[in-house]
Amino acid sequence: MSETEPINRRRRKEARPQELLDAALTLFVEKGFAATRAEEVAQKAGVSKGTLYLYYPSKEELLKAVIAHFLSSRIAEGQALALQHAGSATELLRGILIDWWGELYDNPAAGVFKLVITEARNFPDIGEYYAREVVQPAHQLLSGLIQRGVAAGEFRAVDVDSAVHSLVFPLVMACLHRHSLEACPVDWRLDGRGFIARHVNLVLDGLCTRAPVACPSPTLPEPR
Amino acid sequence: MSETEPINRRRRKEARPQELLDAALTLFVEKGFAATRAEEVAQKAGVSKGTLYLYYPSKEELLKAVIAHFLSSRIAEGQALALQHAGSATELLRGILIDWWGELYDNPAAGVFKLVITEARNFPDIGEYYAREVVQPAHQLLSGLIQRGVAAGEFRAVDVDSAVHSLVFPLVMACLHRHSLEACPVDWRLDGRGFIARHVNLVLDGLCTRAPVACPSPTLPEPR
Amino acid sequence: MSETEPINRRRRKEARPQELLDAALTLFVEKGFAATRAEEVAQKAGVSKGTLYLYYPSKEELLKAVIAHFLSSRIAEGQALALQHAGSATELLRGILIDWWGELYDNPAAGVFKLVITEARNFPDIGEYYAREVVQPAHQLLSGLIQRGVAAGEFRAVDVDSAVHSLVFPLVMACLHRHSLEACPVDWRLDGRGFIARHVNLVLDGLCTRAPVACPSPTLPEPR
Amino acid sequence: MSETEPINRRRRKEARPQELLDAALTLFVEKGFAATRAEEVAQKAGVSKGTLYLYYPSKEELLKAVIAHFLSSRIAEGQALALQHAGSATELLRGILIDWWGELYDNPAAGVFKLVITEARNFPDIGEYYAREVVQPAHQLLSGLIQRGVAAGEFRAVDVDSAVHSLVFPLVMACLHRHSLEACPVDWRLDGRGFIARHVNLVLDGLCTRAPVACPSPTLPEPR
DNA sequence: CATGAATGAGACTTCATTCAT
DNA sequence: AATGAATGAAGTCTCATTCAT
Repeated sequence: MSETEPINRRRRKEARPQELLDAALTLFVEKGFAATRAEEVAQKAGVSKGTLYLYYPSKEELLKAVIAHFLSSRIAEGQALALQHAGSATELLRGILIDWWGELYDNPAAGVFKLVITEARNFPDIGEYYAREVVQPAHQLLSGLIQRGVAAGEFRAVDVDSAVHSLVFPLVMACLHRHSLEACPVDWRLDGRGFIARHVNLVLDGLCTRAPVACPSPTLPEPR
Repeated sequence: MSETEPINRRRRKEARPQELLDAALTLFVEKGFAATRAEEVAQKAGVSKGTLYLYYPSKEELLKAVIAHFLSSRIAEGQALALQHAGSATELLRGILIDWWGELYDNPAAGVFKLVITEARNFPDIGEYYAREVVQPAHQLLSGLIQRGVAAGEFRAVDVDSAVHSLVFPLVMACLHRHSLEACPVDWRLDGRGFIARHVNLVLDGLCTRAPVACPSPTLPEPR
Repeated sequence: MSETEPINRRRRKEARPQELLDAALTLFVEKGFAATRAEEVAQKAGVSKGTLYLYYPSKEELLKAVIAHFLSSRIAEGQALALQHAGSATELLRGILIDWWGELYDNPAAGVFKLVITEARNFPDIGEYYAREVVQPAHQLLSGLIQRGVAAGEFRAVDVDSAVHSLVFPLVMACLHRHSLEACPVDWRLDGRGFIARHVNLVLDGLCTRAPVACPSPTLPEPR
Repeated sequence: MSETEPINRRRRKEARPQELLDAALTLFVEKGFAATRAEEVAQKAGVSKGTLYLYYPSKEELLKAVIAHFLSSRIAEGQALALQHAGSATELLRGILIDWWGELYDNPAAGVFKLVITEARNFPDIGEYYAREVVQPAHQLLSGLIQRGVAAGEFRAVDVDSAVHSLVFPLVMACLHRHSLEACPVDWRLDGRGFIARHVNLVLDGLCTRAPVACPSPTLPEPR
């Protein structure tokens, strides 16, 4: 009996949450949470208003689910990527940052940053989740690598926390821009992935103990 | 009538627009534009709902006025500061960025960045204004200085646009953070002005042709 | 197929309408018709939402079925009871009222009074049915008995209709209370069956031609 | 300044709560709380939907206000009436019950009984308020009078609580009927005030120690 | 027969905006 | 100029009912 259950309907049912999350992410990032109507999300996901509420009990819970889903799925990838890289601290950092952020930049999931920044004050749960599950682990990973580089004599003895922010903030900003100004009819564009690579290299140069002559940027792996 | 009009009332009347803009900035940054009620703005400015509409014809116009006001007042200062600084390209950049952004970081006006990023897609006017009046002039100023530094042999021949973003994006992010995550009960804090100085120095080190030994950070002007 | 059909299932199938009516009665009385969801009724009856609509075409029809079912099943009993009682008009009235109402008071069916009173104006069918099938026959029965008592000299020449109401209204009220106030956390309780007996006796005393000394309440059948 | 405030608008503002309560009482009694739309209440009161919410924060609060208002205004009158009556316990009871209930019966406020009975289980606050503010004081007043009558030898030694209910329940039922069945196109009518008087007299006869001959109903004050 | 996913009309409530005072 | 009562469009959410399986 149970195996004869409606296969079509069941498949749709299982796909619904993902479809709704995708639609919600896009719209929340595009228009903001408050300015997005629940019905728009439903429509974009190809269902009716009522169906949305079958899966998420309120618009606010949908927002939380969007953030949790898209952040957590990315964190996992990031951790995995960090493990498979090898080499000096410099090369590890370069690899992880350019690969992971480069990929994220082109992914709709990059929009969550805008959402988190916008809604963290309205929904403290979100800020807390983001700080605990994203900021803290990522910061630990990167500051660990920098410290390792300092210990190995690759890097100067800089303020580690600041260095992490110098590395990461522009990457977040690139994602924010992609989903804000760049969507406007503005004659100003950002070559995101190119910028990511150049930025990481520039900051790593700044951290480097040796004169840049010794590690000249032309020999560095050029972005894409 | 007019000669008996109390001086206090007239003064208040003249101050109204500024008070309304201040209140609106704070609330729009805090809760987002859509989630802020017109009456809240009026209340925070100490007037009634009706009075708000005496000065601004709609909530959207108020938003535009907030953005135009707080951005334009800052741009003027920035330009002036740029002129009064002197020295090498490196020192000019260091001075302008650390002074101007350091001050902005502590000012409520820093919140406009959050507003622009959030609302640019909903109100294209805003994105256009920001790109034209803020991004473009600022980018021109900074890229000019970097090009001058490259020409003078102070800097390596880097991608100038990328370098500008590497310098500026983290400063914007610091402002965004101040008005988003940092307002949450999160155990994670950012020493904003300290970070700004350290970041500028780090990136300038990366741009520098000489080995950092020659321009060791201990001798650099330490933030505050 | 059909010969393998489990006896349990068929039995359940046949019992469905009754189970649905029971569930509906309870919930409609408890929360009101409008505030009860169709799914709640189904759940309480142990079936799915869809099944409810297999038996009753709409929530309103379910309401009508509830009222018709629980009223009609009681009326039949009442008529039967009236026939099997014997004695003077006084004793007939006493017996019928105390026995029939006493039993009804303890039965969930007593809740229909609340339903009828609440919903009669929304669904005139209900009021009409109740007036025709319940009020009118019952009134006729009781007023007949009182008239007989008056003719026999047992009762004074009172207004017969009023006397019927004086006898019956408190019994209805007792049922209403049981399903409204008494379900609240209120420190005030009603000994329903005791009250019913005492009330009937008190009113019959009032109807009586003889001084109550001659028919002193101590010798009357005490409730419970 | 303050005395020049809009007199018309203020007057309307002050009258609004009462107008809304009147409209709400009528509709809640007529259709039930759940089946009445907030907009209907507003319309009946001659205002818009939004205005209703200016005075009552939710439909539920409006319900509570309706019940509290119409009950409390009646209780005060009842207490006052009780004090100004004089005479034997019998005459006091007769006077209070016939006068107060007779008046209430013809007043829209009588509808609250229906509301309380219907909604007490959904909103326990209501049941509690009613039990505390209405049932308890009224019961105390009446049982005190009956006890006084028993002590004076006017009444037989009956169960006082039951006697109170026998007296009062039919009066409540009359009010319930007026707002339920009687509003239906049913050929059955109740002469409310007449019934109230006859009922009170009948029950007082039942309580009386003397033969009804001594207090024959023809000499009793006839209703109306 | 039975299920429960899906629908969409409709209810409550909010809030930008207007306007009489 | 200033107020704040009033409005009604619009948004969130519920739930009676349908229908594919």
